[in-house]
Amino acid sequence: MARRGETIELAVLGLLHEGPLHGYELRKRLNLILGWGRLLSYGSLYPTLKKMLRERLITEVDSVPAPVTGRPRIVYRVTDAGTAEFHRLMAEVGPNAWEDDAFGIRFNFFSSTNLETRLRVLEGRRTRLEERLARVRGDLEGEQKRPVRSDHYAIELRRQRVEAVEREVRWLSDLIQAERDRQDERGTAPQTS
Amino acid sequence: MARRGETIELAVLGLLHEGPLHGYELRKRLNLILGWGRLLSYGSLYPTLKKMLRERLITEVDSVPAPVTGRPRIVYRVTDAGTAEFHRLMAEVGPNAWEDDAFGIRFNFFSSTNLETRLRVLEGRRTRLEERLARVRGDLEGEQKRPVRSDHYAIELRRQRVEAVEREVRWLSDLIQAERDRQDERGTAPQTS
DNA sequence: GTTAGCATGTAAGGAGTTACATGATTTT
DNA sequence: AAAATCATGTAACTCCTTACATGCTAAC
Repeated sequence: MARRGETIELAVLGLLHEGPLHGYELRKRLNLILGWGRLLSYGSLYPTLKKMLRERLITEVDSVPAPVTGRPRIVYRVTDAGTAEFHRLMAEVGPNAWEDDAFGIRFNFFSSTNLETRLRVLEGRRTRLEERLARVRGDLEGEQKRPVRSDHYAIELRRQRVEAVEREVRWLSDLIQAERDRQDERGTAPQTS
Repeated sequence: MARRGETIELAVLGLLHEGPLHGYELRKRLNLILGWGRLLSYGSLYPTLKKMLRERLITEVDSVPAPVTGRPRIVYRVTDAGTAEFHRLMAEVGPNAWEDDAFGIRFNFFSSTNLETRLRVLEGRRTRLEERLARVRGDLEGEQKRPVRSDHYAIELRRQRVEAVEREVRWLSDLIQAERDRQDERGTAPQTS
């Protein structure tokens, strides 16, 4: 369950959920969401689209002839099966769902989900980050016993990283609180975009 | 030039540069440096060590029999060729050297480098991050022209990420300033660990 | 007595990149 | 006249993970 390749598939489904797009444009938007370092290549995107076509998650829209280049651009839209898969993946709680990319993609499409799912994703991410912090702090204690060689730069690197994670935890806590406030305002909300 | 697998090789060389270690212990230290999400598997580490052995970058130290487990642990140390390779990689300015992992590893072993190299790495990373920020800001302007659908969550995600990158840029700037101050104090410094 | 940690390794497979192939149009 | 952008696609390769195989000791 929860293959790794699902993260890109989820992003494609999410983007097409907002309207039909062709491959080239999809890649640009994808890179905006994945942002930071990762630049998805065509050699990865086009085969993924082909695969999703085969699985009937998306279909070709009656192709607009050709605007700029000689070759026609192929416009895709989600099928009903694709929409179902999108919602399934958004709500899924697999162990991969909290990694940086997977979390970022889910967060990006939060508007298309309900409050319950959002809370689950946000809290899951926070728990994951707190586990990491606990692990690092455990390591630090272990090192205090037998002084491993306290390297100035190595320590500074860890300090900066711990701070960044702590900051994200606070950010998540604020968001979780904001979602809970909404939850209180309306007992049952019509939240599905 | 600058294959991707060199990042782990560099980390191994850096750790062994501080003293001989066996595979199991190497993995633990590696995960401390790579930290955050990435957990290097044995299926990746042991073949890498074998490969580095073949390339004569490391050698087996006269194996300590066996402390806890039945099987002997194999202790490695760097060769002269390995040390040379370590310094070569640390100073290298290839396009991969500024990615998160590659930068983190180089930073972690800064104590084993000279001031010139440290400045090159820090400034390179900062330039890379500033390019990213410029790209994102360009995208934002492009979107203001034809309003793409301003999604609350998507905007919040980008805001948070931009802030994190801006924070790292400030961190880098402080470090660069600190290194420059040292540079001024001593015209020619004996900085090589 | 069962779980966690120590310790090394192999085989199969997944997810992605790089390099290649092709070619028109717009900007510099 | 060159470079960038538009637009799609394939083949080879790389790096890494997962799952498997093996077995001992310490802690709970």
